[in-house]
Amino acid sequence: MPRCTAFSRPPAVETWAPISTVTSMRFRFAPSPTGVLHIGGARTALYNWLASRGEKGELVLRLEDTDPERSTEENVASILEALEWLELDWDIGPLRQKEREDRHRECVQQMLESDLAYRDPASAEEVASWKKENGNRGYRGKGADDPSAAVRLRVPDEGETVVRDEIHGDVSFPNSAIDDFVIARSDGSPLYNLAVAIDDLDMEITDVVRGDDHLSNTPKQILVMEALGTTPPRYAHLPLLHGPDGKKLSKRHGADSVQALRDSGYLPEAVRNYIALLGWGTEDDETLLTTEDLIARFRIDRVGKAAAIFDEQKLRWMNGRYMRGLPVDDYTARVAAFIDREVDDRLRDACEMAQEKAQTLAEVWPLIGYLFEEPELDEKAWRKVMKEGSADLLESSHSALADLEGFGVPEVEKALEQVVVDSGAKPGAVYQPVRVALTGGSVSPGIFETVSALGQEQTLSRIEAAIDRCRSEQGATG
RNA sequence: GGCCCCGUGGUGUAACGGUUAGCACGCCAGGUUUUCAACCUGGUAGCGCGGGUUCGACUCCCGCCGGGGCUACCA
Repeated sequence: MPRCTAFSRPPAVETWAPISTVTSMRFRFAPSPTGVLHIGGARTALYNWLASRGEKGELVLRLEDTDPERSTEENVASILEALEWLELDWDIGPLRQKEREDRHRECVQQMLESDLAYRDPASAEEVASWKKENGNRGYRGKGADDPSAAVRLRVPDEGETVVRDEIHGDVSFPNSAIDDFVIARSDGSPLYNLAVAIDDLDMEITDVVRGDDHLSNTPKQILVMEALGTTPPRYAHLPLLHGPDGKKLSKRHGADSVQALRDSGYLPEAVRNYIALLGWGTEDDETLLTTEDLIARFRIDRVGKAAAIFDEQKLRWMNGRYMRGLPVDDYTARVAAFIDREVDDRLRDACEMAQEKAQTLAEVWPLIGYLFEEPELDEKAWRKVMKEGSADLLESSHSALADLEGFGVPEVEKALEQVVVDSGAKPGAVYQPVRVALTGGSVSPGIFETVSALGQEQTLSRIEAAIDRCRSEQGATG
């Protein structure tokens, strides 16, 4: 059996570690730049990252860009940006598969010369009809002396190819059902199943961790490796991620890309924690796990087999937990970056006040914006809150607050509580109108904090404006 | 159609040949003499179906049903 002896030579990319230094496990994350990094891809990246850190191994980042039609530089940049935001790094790369085309062509040539592969001009239609006539068996071409024909690998008719999978166990595929698949196009350019096999071999990848959608491709890659006289790495095929409708995650599922998650105000550490739990869980059911915990506890062989549905509600909850656990300065810095504002004491105080309320960075500004600009009135909230006696209660609140010397939370609290006592109204009947008057909406931080933070002057003038509006509305309708 | 994978509450998961099938999100109901998306307490809800194996099956085997992937000179 002829071998592709060139495998023993160090790959021609300087960022690679010398093969002699490979002592432990080497993982790889190999996204195709044919689109942005979506949640499923992010999880695959995370699992590879966790495993490579946990096992004291290495991680290779490789861009599978052998499809010139669909691969773009924009996608490459987007994927890199997504990984950076997720704070996932790698040891080797980013490598580009396209740059290794010579190597791939060289292997094809060798396989051709040793008759492990052959040229076949058959079109897709011809292959289809062949299969139809042959009871759906794997396609076997006759081979032709046509230098411009695509190259197919010779797949044996007998036996089976077994994928040894860390998650699924052994999965076997009858060779007779596998087509003599194309490994190089008519123009000689290498195809995915060939390039992946050669690169995983050359880069001495010990563990291939990727999505379940590749499980059916794996025997083909193993066949390539066997044709080249080498043994395949270990595999682990992750169950796919589905959208809320149970279908494969796609664009229409909303927050599907990493950037969309970022722009929705989620924290990278929360996203990591959340997606780590999609398909994997600990023995003791811990839910909130720091990245250190994840690295220490993640086990690829404990990953489940069933597809999981991405549930944004749980991510929101988890994100809120992380938000509330942040030191105020850190919290403020993240909010500032998110809303594109400078950090200052005012913002810091506002953030501190809002911290226990917001679940995402995007929810912070709506809670504190009234401190920085005239709020926009939420008509619905106004109608819900402003009842018949509201104007009078607002006036009571106004005078109680106007009399105040200090305007700290304790003073405000005491004053407004007195209004409640004196009026005999329910607390909500007193506080909600004030809240709407000040913030425009019915949701804000605690009412005393909300009032105190705005300051006496602004508070009084906004309450006055609200009273005016109440009166005029009553006049108009009554 | 062919090959392959998967199937614990609405969602993510845990455990296990013998448990009242656990945890978390959600949801519902209270509580927080201030809204609420935060917080606290309680509650609701599950082993897809049918056969086996077994003293005993969610757990092992088979069939079915359901979902998914691959089946490109895409990755």
